[in-house]
Amino acid sequence: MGRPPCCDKVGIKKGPWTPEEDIILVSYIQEHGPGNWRSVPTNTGLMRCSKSCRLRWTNYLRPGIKRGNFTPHEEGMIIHLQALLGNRWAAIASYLPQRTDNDIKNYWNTHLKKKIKKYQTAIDSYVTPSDSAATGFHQELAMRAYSSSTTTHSTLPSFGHSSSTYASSTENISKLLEGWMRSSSKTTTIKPEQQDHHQRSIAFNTNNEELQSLVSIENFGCIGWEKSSADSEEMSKERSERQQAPISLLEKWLLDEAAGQVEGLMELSDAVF
DNA sequence: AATCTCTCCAACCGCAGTGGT
DNA sequence: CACCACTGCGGTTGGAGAGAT
Repeated sequence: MGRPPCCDKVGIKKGPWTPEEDIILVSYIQEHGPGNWRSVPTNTGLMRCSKSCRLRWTNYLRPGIKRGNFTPHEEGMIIHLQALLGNRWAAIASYLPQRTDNDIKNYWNTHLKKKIKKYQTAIDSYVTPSDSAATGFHQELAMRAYSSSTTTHSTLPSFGHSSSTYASSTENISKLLEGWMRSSSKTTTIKPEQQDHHQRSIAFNTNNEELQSLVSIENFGCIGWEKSSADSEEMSKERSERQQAPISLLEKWLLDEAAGQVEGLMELSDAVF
């Protein structure tokens, strides 16, 4: 890789995006559609590299993105899928179409990794080596994470998002602007992460309905095959095939093998945290 | 009140993969 | 086949804010 990074060019701005830049980017994409990122800075006058524009769009401005407040259901899915797939965030994100890979990755690194670590510590202190069931799960998680990180890509879906949904970009932008206005007026409320944590604690402590939904076919096998920007014919075909046969062998395995394990993990996480 | 430390997340970086010529 | 341009992905970092001292 001999050539210099695109963002090293003189005049290329770095750092947080301003609402004004967001509006420019969103209006441009509404008009021309996502893609051809190379031409975006040139045509919009944004002092950002193409890569930065693409990332800003896919991780923040894209319609249909849900931010913050991971539900216990989503949390369980992430734990589950990470154990299965390893750190393949894009693949994991394809099962949570409202979340971006970056968001999931951040959430894993900042919240879930710690929980898993605590859980493992708890297992180590509570469980003797002869307790084959729990120890087996522990080892299985680690083994799967390891093996998946060393294997090639599986047949998981990887869709972009629909170009027909640009209209809701304005919602995103208005939310964004609202947030920006709020943050500048410095009102004091519960932090989103605190609220999230609080809500999760309540959810964990009340019932296991979310866990049941986690392992149900409706909520796991067939969720949102919607994340499609380029949405090529092949992808559409693949998607329609999946809609006809929503559960792949991999997913079946996931459900059969790990449903009980995730439930166990979530129960333990309730006990530990 | 001031300073330090920690946490979180948006954004960046580098590499890999893919398609076009 | 080789090269180049472009995109996608995962790891990492830096700054802002919150909490602790």
